Formats: sequence, C-alpha cells, structure tokens
Amino acid sequence: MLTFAEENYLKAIYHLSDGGKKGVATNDVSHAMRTKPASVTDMMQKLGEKGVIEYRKYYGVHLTEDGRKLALQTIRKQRIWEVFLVEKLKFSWDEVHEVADELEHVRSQILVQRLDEYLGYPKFDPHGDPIPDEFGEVKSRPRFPLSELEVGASGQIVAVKDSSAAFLKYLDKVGAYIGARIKVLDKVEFDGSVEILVDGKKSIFMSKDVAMNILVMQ
Amino acid sequence: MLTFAEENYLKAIYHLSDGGKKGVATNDVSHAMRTKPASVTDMMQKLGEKGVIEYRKYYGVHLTEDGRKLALQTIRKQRIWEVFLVEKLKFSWDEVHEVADELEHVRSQILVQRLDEYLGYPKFDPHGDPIPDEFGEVKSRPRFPLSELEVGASGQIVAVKDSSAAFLKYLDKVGAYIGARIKVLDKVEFDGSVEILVDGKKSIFMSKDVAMNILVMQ
DNA sequence: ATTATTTTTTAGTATAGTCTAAAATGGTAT
DNA sequence: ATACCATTTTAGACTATACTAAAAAATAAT
Repeated sequence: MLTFAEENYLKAIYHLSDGGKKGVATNDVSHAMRTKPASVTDMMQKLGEKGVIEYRKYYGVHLTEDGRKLALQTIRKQRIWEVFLVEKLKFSWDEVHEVADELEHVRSQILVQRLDEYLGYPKFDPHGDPIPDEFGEVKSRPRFPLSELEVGASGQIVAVKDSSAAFLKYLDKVGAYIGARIKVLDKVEFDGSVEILVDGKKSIFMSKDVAMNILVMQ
Repeated sequence: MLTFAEENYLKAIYHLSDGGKKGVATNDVSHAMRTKPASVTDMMQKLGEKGVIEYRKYYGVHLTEDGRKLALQTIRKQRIWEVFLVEKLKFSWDEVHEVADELEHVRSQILVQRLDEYLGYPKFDPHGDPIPDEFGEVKSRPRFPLSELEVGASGQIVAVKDSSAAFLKYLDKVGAYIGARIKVLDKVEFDGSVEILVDGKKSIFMSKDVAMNILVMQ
C-alpha cells in the first residue's frame, strides 16, 4: 500500500517520463514536486525498495511495470474526479486541480467504480486527457508541435523537441513546463509567433521557433 | 489549520461529549479513536495549545467554542459526503463510513458548498443525523431510551444512563458503543427485551433493563 | 486512611516526510 | 587529464503521529 506522498511521487515520475518510457532525473522530480532534491533521493530509495521504480544512484529513475500501473491508478482516480467536479459540480477547469489532487488519494475501489459508473464511464477528463482503464491501459493520442495548434485550441505540453539547457531555461523563465495546460490565445500570421494561456492563468508570447519545439497533445 | 488526525480527534471528542457539553476522558477518546491513551494525551496537549480544547491534566477535556465549530465543520463535510454516497452513488448505509471518513478531510470550502448545492441542501444524512450548517448550528433532536423505540425504527446510541463499569463492560462485550447506529429488529412484549442490529452488521439481544439505560436519538 | 486499582501522564522509541548543509559523483571544458 | 560545476547523495535535524513501558495521580476498596 502506498502513502499519499508515494502516490504523488509516482504520478510525477510517470508524467516526467512520458508514461514510463524515459528515465527521470532527481532534480526534475524535485521541481515537479516542489520538494528539495535531498527529499527526492530519500523517496527514490524508498520507492526503489518497494519495487515500483528502478533506482540507480546518480542516474535517475525508471518506473517498473508495477510502478506504472500504480501511477496510472492514481491518475485514473484524479481524472475521474475531475470529470465529476466539472460536469456535476460546475467547477471551471482551472479550479479542479487542487481538489482532485486530494480526492485522488481516497482509498476505495468501490468509490471509483461507482463514480465512474455514475459519470457514464468517461474516456477523457475535462482537459482532454485520457482516463486510463482499471488495468492501466491508456489510449495515447497524437502529439504535435504547439505551432500547429489553431487559435482557440487547447492542449497540454507533453515534451520538448530541443532539450538544450538554453531552451529549457527559457521555458522555465517564461513559465512553460511539461504538463502545463495551454490554450492558444492568438497567432501572428506574419511570423508564426503565438500567444498562449498557461493553466488558465498566465499568458505567454513566444516565437514560432519556440512553438515548434514544444510538443502538445489535445 | 488542523491535520487529519487533529480533525478526527476533535470529531471524536465532540461525539463523546454530546456536542461539547460534557467533559471527556482520555480513555474514552483512546477507545473511540482506537489509539493508545498515551497517544491521546499527546494529542490533547497539542489541541490544548491550539486552543480548540480545554485540557486539564488528569481531568479530561472540554471543547472550546472554536473546537466545537471546527468539529462541526468536519461533521458537516462527513454527512454531506454520506448523502452523496448513498443518494448518488448507491452505497448502502453501512458502506459509507470509511469512505466518508476519508472524504471529509478534503480541504476545499468550495467543494463542500457545491456538493451541498448539488444535493439540494440536505438537512439530514442517510442515518438521520442532522447536517450542521456552515456556522456550526445543529438542529438537535430529542433523545430517549432505546426501550422506547418501536420495531423497525433506527437510531444512534448517544449516551448511557447508567455509567457503572459493569454496565459499560457489558456494552463493550456485546459490541454496543456510543455512536453506534442501531435498528430494532424485534421486541418481546412479555418482558420488554429487544433485539437490535448494530451498524447494519451485528445483532444483539438485550433485556429491557439494558435497553432502558441506553439513550438513542433518531 | 491506607492500600489497591484504574486511569492518565511521562519518557523514550519508531516511521514518514520534509529540510539544510556538506560531501560525493558525473559530465564538461579547457 | 584535470579542474570545475552542476547534480545528487549523505548526514543530521525537525515535525507529526503513533507506540511501549514505567511513573504519577486519581479513584475505589478495605
């Protein structure tokens, strides 16, 4: 049985590793979890002993198959709750996050099952993210450069093409990050630069060069 | 801000003190919370420092007005969630407890408000317990001896008239306790003895003498 | 009223999760 | 190849919550 914190770390690793494919650095987890690297190391060792990640000192971590399934169980719960909050309780999509982050940890299979049934077995959450099934299967959706999104379209940043420090630092500075929900507010015909809204809050203006190197999913 | 554990202790004290009226013994809290008395003492000191209870060594605790309000906020959330679980998700009334005990700790005023609205501002939970309003007001309902309940009627054990060790030990042995949800299954005309169902699970047969000393609320 | 019993508290320990500061490692750049 | 730098890990500390065992206080019994 995983604790709240363990579930959250696992979820973060899942997202950072693009669904368990890639290895993830301590620093990135630390950033995503808003904890210090030292705390991450502690947790990585614990999760390693539990067999949900493969942990090699100084080389970051990989999810094991068990870890992937557990992460997806949490993500499933989170997304089902988000559907509930938006569809039934009329939350706006930017309000649901913190609440769902708590609800997702409620330990009751029956609860999730009944809720899923009550909601009519939704396949995607309010942000368009797929809801994994009970067995950890996710229908993956195509990803493409942010530059190809039309004005008004929403998506989520899922990866970067260019992973140079310069580029990543820039993204960090402007507040774009893997996992961010975005919406295209405006697009300049002339040079292909775009203005996007991040997480329903912050608006960012970026060149086409930058937009081409950010991969999104709808 | 209270932690989960603090909220739970406060809730237990509220119930044991009959809504904050009476003082509560360490041992009783320990029993209700299924923790050891030493742990209770620790927590009582902490809650005392936070000003939500009045704690006098060796003399048990009283809720302060702040404490009472906080306890009622948690109870309000719990009962609203119970209504949701039973009415919308088709849980049976004996299934809701553990789940609601987790849901009640989700920290979001908006969530409770919206849920309350979604459920049509219910006044009582599935067990018939009143749902306190946002300001900590509870419509109290009359309490009376279990012996006066008719066959088929449900209620909750809220107090004992006779608090002798012998009587309490007996109640403990048969599995009756303050807070238990009960339903009268049968009543013998001849001697007034009754058979009750505790928490939808365990059936207990008791003499009229016993039933007269158990106070229930509907 | 003194002893015995029960209840409560203290003291010391454990686990989970976090932190800071310092040490270790790996990768990069000369 | 070595020195530097960023990253990562270790070490030690802290808070929250629980525990056990022993001491202290209140209560009951003689």
